[in-house]
Amino acid sequence: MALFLSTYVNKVDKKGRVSVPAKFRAVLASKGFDSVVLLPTINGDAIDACGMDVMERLLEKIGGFDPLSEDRESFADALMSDAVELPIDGDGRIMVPLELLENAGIEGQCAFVGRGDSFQIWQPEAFEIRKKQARARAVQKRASSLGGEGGAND
Amino acid sequence: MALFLSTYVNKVDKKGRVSVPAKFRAVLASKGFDSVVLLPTINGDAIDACGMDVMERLLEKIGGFDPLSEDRESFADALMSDAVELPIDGDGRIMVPLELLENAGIEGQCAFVGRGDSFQIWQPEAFEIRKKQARARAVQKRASSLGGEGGAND
DNA sequence: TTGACTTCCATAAAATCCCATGATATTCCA
DNA sequence: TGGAATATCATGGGATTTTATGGAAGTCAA
Repeated sequence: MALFLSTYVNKVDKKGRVSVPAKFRAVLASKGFDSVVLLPTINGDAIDACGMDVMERLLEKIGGFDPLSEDRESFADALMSDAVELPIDGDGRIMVPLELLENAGIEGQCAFVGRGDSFQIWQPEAFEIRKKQARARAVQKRASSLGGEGGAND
Repeated sequence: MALFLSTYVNKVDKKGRVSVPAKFRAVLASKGFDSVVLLPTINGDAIDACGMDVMERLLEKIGGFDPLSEDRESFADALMSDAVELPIDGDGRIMVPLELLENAGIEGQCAFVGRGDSFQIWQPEAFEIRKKQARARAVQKRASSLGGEGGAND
């Protein structure tokens, strides 16, 4: 399997550890990674997660080292400074930095949400709300490509 | 590839010593370095930091310019003459020259800010301000330059 | 010898590793 | 097919290691 699919809700323990769903670990491992990269979503609702390959692609897009480019500076600051690479421990867990958890309103439990190339980590109820909105929008737009959407989580 | 990611705030002690974050030391070590190169940022807000490899790439870039042009002169002056190579001691610390610290307004604490290929050292509050600006700019630009790619963002 | 820089050592906090457990899923065979 | 034997997984807790930081002792040059 090569895609992050489905949604899993796991516990955040007292030490701040969370199990990465085994299926997601398998996807990462298939790409040769034993770590995950996390960064806040653009609008701050949740946490984006991906393998280092995605970060490298982003950095390439930003451009090589060009110290005079203001755009490069902005991207570098906004993306790289908030991103963290977390090693996955022997039991399949990571330690999510407190700041990211607080930022996403996560406490006690979190939802791992597959998105294909990447996944996200949400406060479970916030994700449910967000999903309803997304579904409503999809229905409204009669998006034919998402016709059967949602089957993985019910 | 290992990248400098995330932001760490560490103390500058009375002797001027600062711990380089372990994650950053690991990146440097993976490239075979036991030292860091520091130089003032172009606009003087902070300190740029990287491994010797990045300096070599920069020198190549400069070398491509006409040796008589003013550009070459100013690049060489700005980048190479102010740069210092600092050894990382047995406890993972460096001694940042006073001039660089003062120039960046650093005292007591400093923020190590990952930028992928390189990192920067900031006075913590100055960086927070800068980051807000950078993020606003990145959001604004995102649609046109990074539109849709990577799947890492919401 | 004084001052500046390096090793070296001590410590508290934090991160990481290791093992145990219960729950769920999977395999295997009569 | 049923159901026991076996794996896998998420989770808890303790032991061990790493990290950041402070201070003392050793080096070297002016």
